[in-house]
Amino acid sequence: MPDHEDKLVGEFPFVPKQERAQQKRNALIQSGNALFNSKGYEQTTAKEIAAHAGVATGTFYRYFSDKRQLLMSLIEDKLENYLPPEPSWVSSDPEFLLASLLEAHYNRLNELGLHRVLPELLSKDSELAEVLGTARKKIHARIHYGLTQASEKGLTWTDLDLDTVSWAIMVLVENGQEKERQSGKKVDFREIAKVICRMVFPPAVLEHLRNSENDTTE
Amino acid sequence: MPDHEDKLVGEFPFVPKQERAQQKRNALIQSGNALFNSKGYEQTTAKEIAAHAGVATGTFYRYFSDKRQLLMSLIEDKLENYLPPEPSWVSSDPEFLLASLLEAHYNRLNELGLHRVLPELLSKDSELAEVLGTARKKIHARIHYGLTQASEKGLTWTDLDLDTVSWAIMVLVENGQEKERQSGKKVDFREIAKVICRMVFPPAVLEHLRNSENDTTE
Amino acid sequence: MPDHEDKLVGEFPFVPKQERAQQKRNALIQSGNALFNSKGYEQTTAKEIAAHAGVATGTFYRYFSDKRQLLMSLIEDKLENYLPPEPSWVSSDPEFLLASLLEAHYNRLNELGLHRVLPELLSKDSELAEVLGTARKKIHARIHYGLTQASEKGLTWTDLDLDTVSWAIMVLVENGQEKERQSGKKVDFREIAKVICRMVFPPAVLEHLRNSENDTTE
Amino acid sequence: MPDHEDKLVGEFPFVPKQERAQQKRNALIQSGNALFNSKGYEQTTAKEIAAHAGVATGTFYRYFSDKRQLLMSLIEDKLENYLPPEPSWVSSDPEFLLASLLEAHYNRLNELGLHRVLPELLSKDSELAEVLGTARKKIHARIHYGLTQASEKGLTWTDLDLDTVSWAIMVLVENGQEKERQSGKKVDFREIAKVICRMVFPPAVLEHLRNSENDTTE
DNA sequence: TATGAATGAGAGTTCATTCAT
DNA sequence: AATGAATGAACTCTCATTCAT
Repeated sequence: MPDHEDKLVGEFPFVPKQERAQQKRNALIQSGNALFNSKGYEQTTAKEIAAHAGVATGTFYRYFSDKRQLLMSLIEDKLENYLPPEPSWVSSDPEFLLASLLEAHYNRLNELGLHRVLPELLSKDSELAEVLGTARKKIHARIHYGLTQASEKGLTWTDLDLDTVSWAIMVLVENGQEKERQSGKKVDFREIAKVICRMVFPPAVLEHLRNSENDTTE
Repeated sequence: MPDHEDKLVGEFPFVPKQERAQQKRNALIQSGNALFNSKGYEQTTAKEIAAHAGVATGTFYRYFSDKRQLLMSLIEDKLENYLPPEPSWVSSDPEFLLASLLEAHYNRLNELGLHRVLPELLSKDSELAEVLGTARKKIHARIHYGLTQASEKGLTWTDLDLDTVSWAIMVLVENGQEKERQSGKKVDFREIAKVICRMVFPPAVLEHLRNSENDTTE
Repeated sequence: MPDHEDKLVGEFPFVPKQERAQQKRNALIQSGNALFNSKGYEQTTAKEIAAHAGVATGTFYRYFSDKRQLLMSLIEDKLENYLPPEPSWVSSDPEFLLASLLEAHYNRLNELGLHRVLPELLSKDSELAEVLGTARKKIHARIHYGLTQASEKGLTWTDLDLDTVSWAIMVLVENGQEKERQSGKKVDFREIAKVICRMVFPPAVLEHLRNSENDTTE
Repeated sequence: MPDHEDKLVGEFPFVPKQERAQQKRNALIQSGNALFNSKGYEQTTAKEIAAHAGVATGTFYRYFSDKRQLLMSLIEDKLENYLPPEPSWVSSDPEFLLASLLEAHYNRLNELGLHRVLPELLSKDSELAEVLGTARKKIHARIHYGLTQASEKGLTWTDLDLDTVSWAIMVLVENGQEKERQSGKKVDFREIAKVICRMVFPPAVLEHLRNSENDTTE
């Protein structure tokens, strides 16, 4: 992360403009993220973001057409974080596996921390809603895919509505934060995982999977 | 609480101050509710609320010190709506019972519709957070109580963490709205109920309960 | 000043309406006076005045067209307080006489206490300015008259500009309050009187007057 | 304080931020001064001040947290104007000397013209009251000092209360404005000076001073 | 007449965005 | 490109005054 400016002969804006620009842009995005998370979107001013990023107010508008656009960029930049890892159900204790997957995903969401920012915006900003909806659909799809795999292997309840279950899993993870904030207690992923496993797998299968614990997981 | 105004003769300007004032106050609360729901809390101005309620801006401030206080009143006024009915698990198909309970509760929440209003506020307004936290704790307690009943009758999984399950149920219901808005699809309470029942009851118990389907529900 | 309405057959609102009205009007004026003095004119609201007087807001406007008019009434009602007593210079120690006159006048002004209310208003309200200007002119005239008497008896400096001296006396008394408020010290009328006497009377005359102290003072 | 912008070559945007900002700030202070004087403090809005200064409303708030703070700045900026010059009594006609000193001081106060602004504020704004009280104390102290000099040289009445006389002088000058505004007549400083001289100097001393009129004045 | 709820213009203030430097 | 001062629309809230009861 050094500045690359300590050249020999010097010269002026040696570092390609692009790069410096990217740096500023990133700084702004980071600052936006930090401030939106800590104070909320409406409560954060463009000036603050600029100041936090160490640039002038006007510079903000060189990189983003407005505050909203910064938020969009923020979301898009970090979108991949929304994607949970794909589980492979076979070959390990599914509860344990799930618990760690959930925790990992939960932590990424937490870091991103847009929960408290988004709900209010979604209703007035349909483009944003769409961007975010897309992200959630991707998550949903990935969970759904994992379940399908399990289902095709005959591991799940036969009458399982994969859609509903995927959604339930997604919702439970997303809301862990809220639980944590409000109750003070840490989220117990082991328990959540247990509960989810019972939604998905019949007891016999669970038993079987747990016993065929052969190799590594992560 | 009848209107007392439908007099035959008389026509005294009856119940004048109190009642009219209540009407205005209610109109404002309703308008606040409607606008907060459709535009979000931050995006709604006191002026708009007043206009929507058909009163002048200043009138708003006769009844509420500010927008925030109206929101608080709104929540307190409707708090009981947050409380789900208490289920009695025995003596009917638990899935069916649960599905209808969930739907009823969901509809009340929906009507209240504060979901999109609250998240942004909770982090900056600790008093509000507390009010709402209390409400949620009550919901949680009621669900928890229903589960305890079932548990004590030996109906549930023996290793069930009632706390986690209560929370999961609460979260799933609360988030139905979001699902509906984003996916367009109606929430399928039957499926959710099925999933929850599997979290709570071992298959054998479920089977048994379903077969002992004799009489009344509530 | 009886109201002439106390008819024989009379009836309920036994106390003649006029009188009740006068009472309210007076109550409002008193309240206005008290509040203007303690909070300033702009900082006092019509509602407060009404509340303080124990009547409804609307009632205020039955008696006064607006807040300003109440102030005018207030001033006119109490205008005579502005008039200082007329001194008779001969026949007593003039310093002592003056000191007591000044103190008496000062106390009346003090009680009226409009100092802090008026200056700001004078510039925007020419009618009020006129009302008050008139009052001050009367005071000035009375002081001037007292001095003329003295002058005609050959007691004063021969080259005395009575106008200037009258004004100076008026100003010094009026500003005593301010001095008191700001310095904390009580105004020493004896000293002021001494100073004024020197403005007005040559030392020889003063000496003479002081010695011819024959009869009563106050 | 020349503008530095009239460069021959160069044309660097010289002294850009500081100076322009100072200009705006000054413009606002001037406008505040002008408007407070002509309309009174309460009657002047921040918006008006900004408009009068030719800037936008928001700009006002860049330089001053609010109207009150502008007033404070105004007072502090001009505080030295409150200080009257120190007289040296000996060696010239004291009446003449005093008249010109009074007039000079009067004119400065007049220019500052806060008289009509302050009284209403002093009672509710103790910080402001203090700022202004300090200023008045300085004036008082300076007059007092001048008198002490004279007193120590044995020029004054021996029983003179310097404190009271200083205050009287201060008050008379400060109130000249009011007199002028209300009576329409110009203040006659010659007469006031005469009156004050009689408060301070015994006739014999006055006579003597007037005759020893030899050389320089101040 | 008396009441006090209702009104709405307008004051004070903020902040997203523009623009001269 | 970068800066940060300037802009002004829009928001919150107050209060003199009106008006239905």
